[in-house]
Amino acid sequence: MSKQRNITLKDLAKELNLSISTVSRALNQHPDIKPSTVERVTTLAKQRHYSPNLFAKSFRSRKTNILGVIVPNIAHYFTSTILKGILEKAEEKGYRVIISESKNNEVKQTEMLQTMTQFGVDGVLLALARKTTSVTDVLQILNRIPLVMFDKVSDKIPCTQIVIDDKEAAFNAVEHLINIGKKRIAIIKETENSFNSEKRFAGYLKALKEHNLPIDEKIILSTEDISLTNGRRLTNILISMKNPPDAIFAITDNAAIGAIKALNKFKIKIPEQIAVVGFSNSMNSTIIQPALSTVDQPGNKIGKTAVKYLIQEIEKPNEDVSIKTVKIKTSLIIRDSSFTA
Amino acid sequence: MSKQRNITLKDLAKELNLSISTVSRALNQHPDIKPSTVERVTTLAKQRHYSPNLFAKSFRSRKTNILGVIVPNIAHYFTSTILKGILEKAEEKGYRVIISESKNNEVKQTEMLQTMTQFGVDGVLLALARKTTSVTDVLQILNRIPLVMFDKVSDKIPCTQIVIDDKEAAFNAVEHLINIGKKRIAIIKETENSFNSEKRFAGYLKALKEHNLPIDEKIILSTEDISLTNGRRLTNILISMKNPPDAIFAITDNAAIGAIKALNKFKIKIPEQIAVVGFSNSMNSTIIQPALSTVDQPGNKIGKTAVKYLIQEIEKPNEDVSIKTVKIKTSLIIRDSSFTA
DNA sequence: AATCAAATTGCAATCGTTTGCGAGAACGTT
DNA sequence: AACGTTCTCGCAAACGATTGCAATTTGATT
Repeated sequence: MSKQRNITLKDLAKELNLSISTVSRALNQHPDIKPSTVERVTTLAKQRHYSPNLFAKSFRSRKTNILGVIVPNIAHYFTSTILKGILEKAEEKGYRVIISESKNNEVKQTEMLQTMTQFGVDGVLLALARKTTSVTDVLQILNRIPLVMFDKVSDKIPCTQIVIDDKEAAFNAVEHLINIGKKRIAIIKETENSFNSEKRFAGYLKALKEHNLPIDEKIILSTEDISLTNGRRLTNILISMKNPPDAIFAITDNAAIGAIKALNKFKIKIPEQIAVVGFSNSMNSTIIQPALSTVDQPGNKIGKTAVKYLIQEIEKPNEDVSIKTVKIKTSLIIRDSSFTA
Repeated sequence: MSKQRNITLKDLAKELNLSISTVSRALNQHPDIKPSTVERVTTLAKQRHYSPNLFAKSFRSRKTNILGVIVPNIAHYFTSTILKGILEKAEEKGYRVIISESKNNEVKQTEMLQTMTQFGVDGVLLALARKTTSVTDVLQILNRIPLVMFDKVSDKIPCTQIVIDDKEAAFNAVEHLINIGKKRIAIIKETENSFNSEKRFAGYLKALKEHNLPIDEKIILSTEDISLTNGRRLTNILISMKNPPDAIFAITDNAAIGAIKALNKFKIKIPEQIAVVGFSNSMNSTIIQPALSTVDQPGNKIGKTAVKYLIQEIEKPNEDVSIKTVKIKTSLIIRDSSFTA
C-alpha cells in the first residue's frame, strides 16, 4: 500500500505539451497566457487534482508562512486559550503554526528557538520559561527573525510584547476587597522574581496605600511554587495567627482555591469572615464552593493580538517597527467568595 | 533594522575556494574528503555560525519532518495532555508539530487535512470532529500520507487508532458502584451517536447484566451537549423521581460535577444516598466537594503512542503496516464521591 | 508582400542542499 | 616508465515552483 505521488507542474506540462512555465502562469492567471490554453490547463489541473507543492513555493519565496510558538506548558488552561487565539488568527491570515513546549527549561527554550529559525519560520511567538536568566540567546534570535512575546515577558528584550496590566488588575481586585469593607488583606504570591507576581504585588501595595491601609509584612506570604497545596498551607498559617486577615488575595486561582479549601475545612465563613479573590478565571473557579472571585485574562485576545503584531512585522519589515507593549484589558469577576449583598 | 541573511554552503565554498559539494560532504563527514579540508571547512562553518537550511533539506529529500495534528478543541484539558504527549515524543524523534483546531467543524477538518497534505507533512494525527458524518475526505488523505487517529475515531477508517477501552473503563466504574452496594445506578450520556458515549453505555449495560441488576430506561438519561449544566439538569430530574437512583454514572466529569452540584443543593448525601462517578479525571474532579471518583485516561501516553505508530508508518512505508487498534489502559480513581470506609 | 507590433510561449536561472559520476592528482607496483 | 589504485574533489542534475528575458507565432498595417 504505497502512497501515491503528488502530481506536479511538470506532469501537467508533459501531458499538455506545454512548458512548465506556461502551465504555472496559466494557473496563476498571468495575462500573457491566451484564454484557450488557460482553459486547457485549468481543466486538466482540476481533473488530476493538482495542488501546488507549498513546500517548494515556500522554498523559493523564502517565506514559509509558518509561525513558531514556544510556551512553557501547553496543558495550562490560560495558555491553551492563548493558543486558541493564536491558531484562529493565524489561520485567518493564512499561516500555519508550529508549537513547542519549553517546560520552563531555559536550555530547551533556546534549542527550540534555534531549530525554529533554522527551519525558517517567518516569526516567533514566545512566552518565556520561568526563571529565564540569560536573554542573550533570545536577543540573538531577535536580529534574525521577527519576534513577539506574550504573557511571560522581559523588559530586557526589545520587542513587541502583549501582556495584561498585572498591576492594575491586582489593584482592582484588592480595591474591590476594600470596597466590601475588608481592612486587613493578606496576599499569597511567589518568591522567585516572577515577572507577573512582582507586578501584581505592586498593585496590591498601591491599593492599600491609596486607601490608607497599613501594610503588614506578616500577612504577605510567598512560596516558590504557587500551587493549590501551597495556597492551602499558607492559608493555614494565616488563620492560625492571633490577628488573622479578613481577606486573602492570591495571585493565582490555584492558590486561591487552596485557600478556600483550607477555610472550608475550618468552617470559616467565606466571604463574611474571610473573603478570597484569585487571578486567572480558570475553569476551577466556578467549580469550587463558594465560587471564586477572580481576574479574567482574555487569553484568546492576547493570542490574536500577538499574531496580529507579529504578522505586521513580518509583512512590513522595512517600516521601522515601533516596539510597543500592548496591555490587554482584564476584568474582575465577582463571585460568591467576595460577594456581599 | 533589517534581518541578517542566513549564510549558506555557497558562502562557505566561495570563502574557502572549494566547491559547494565538497563543503557539503565535509560537513556530513563523507569519507571522500581529506581530513585537512574537513578541518578547514568545519572551523569556518563554526566561525560563521553556519547552520543548514532545514527547509531546503526537506525540500530536496521530500521529507519535512513535520507532523500535522488536528483536534476539535485545544483548550480541552484531556486533549491538551494528549498534545503534551505528542509534542514530547515528536521532539524526541526529531519531528516538529503543526497543530490545528477543527472546532468540531467537519468542513474545517477536511480543509485542514488538505492544507496539511498539500504542505507536505510527513504524517497526520487526527481526532475526529464530533458528528463527522462523511469519512470519504479522510479516506482520500489515507492513500496520500500516513494517518493515525486517536481519541475520537471511526471504525470506518482503516488506519491505526489509539484509544482507551471505553467499554471496559465504564464497566469497571459501574461495577465499582455495584461493589459498594449500589443497586439502582443511573447513567447520564450523550444522545448523538458519539463514538465514546455508545461504548461507555455498553460497558454500563454489561456491568448491570453481569451482576443481575435490572435495566431501567427511566434512569438512562441522554443529552445532546454533555455539559455541567446539563448534568445538573438531568440530575434534578433523577432526584425528583418517586424511585430515585442510588448512584449516578456520568460519562463525563463535567456532567458528573453538575450532578454533584445538584445533589449538594438539595443536601443529598454523597455517596451515602447517591454516589457519583465521572469519566476523564479532569482538574475539576479534585476541586469539587466531595472529590469526584472518575476514570483516568492517560492522555500523555495516548499522545506518545500515537506518535510512535505514526513515525513507524512514516519510516517503514514498505512493510505492510498492520493496521491495529491500540487500547490504552485506564484506571479507576476512587475518591469521596463513591467511597465508603 | 514586407514590416512591425502585439500576443503567446519557452528557456534558463534561482532558491539551498544532496549525490552519482567522472576527472585529476597522488601513490604504489611491476 | 608505464600502468593501475586509491584519494580528493568538482560538475551537474535534482527536488517543484516562479519569473525575467528571449524567442516564436500571430495579426495588423502599410
